[in-house]
Amino acid sequence: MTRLPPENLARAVAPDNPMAVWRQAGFDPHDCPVRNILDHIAAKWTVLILLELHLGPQRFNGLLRALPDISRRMLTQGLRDLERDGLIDRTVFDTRPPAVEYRLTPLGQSLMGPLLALVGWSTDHGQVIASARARFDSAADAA
Amino acid sequence: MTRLPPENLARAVAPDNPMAVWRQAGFDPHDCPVRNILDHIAAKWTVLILLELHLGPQRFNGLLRALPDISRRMLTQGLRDLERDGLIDRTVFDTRPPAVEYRLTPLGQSLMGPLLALVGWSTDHGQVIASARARFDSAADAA
DNA sequence: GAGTGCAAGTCTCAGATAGAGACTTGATCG
DNA sequence: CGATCAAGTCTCTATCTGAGACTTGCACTC
Repeated sequence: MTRLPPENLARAVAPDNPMAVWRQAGFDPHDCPVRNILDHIAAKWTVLILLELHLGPQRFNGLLRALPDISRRMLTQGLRDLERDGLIDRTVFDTRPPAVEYRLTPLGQSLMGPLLALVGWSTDHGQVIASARARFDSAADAA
Repeated sequence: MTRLPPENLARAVAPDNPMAVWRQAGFDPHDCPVRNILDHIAAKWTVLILLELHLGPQRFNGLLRALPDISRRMLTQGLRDLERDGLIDRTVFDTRPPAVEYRLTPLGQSLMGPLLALVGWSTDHGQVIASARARFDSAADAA
């Protein structure tokens, strides 16, 4: 609780902020590029799938074993989404029983740079965030 | 459908891949750092909230106007999550009626680098992804 | 002093989504 | 004949999301 009135919340003109650019460009909220693309990339399981495939090509059951608490249904769906977006390739081998291999496409590879940077940030700041959470939760309990 | 049997799916030893590091460190799937932290950062609305706050401090109803199709409920929840993680600050001014201002903390600021890189990647490759999707969907229709 | 407005939420309910795990398919093994 | 394996699909329930009505406390108008 502060007494300063919140006058003049000046919006910075941040030339590197996509939000500012989109707004100038007309910004149709139903075609928001972040939501359209990042919603897939950053969905619950896709980051893990991409990290695992970054280690090398992998098969369906291999991914299932590598990502211990993903369900088959969610793995299938995540793989389909990534394939649809052109980030991974799906190859069927006609062995018996058939095997299916997933691997990153060049487009998928090109995503790994930014994605690993973000994952790196989150592991770098994991402790700080954990203690922020603990502080917030104990303040909430006190209230 | 290919005829090469998928033998020896050698897992690359990628020293920069967090997955490999975690696995060596014991990797408790229920304490997965990516999911714990990225699930919040990369949740449906938080990226948009962070981008908007990167333009400058903003109040509740201001965010509601800025992010046209977010609901009050989801905005409240997203802001709470970000506050709990220490990425944004919430300040109440005792004007009448009271005003509440949200702004990035230094920790939140430090996230913007990697996050903007990822958003940049997604806008850079938006066209490629859109056409990959169109190709995938028309192939599915054909089948 | 009754009515209206405002900021920043909370509440409720319906519909969408995620997860657990049983089932499918076709060929090969005991 | 029955079991097994890979790569899914199907079903059913539990959880989550979104729309939007409602709340609270004060100030301002009539």
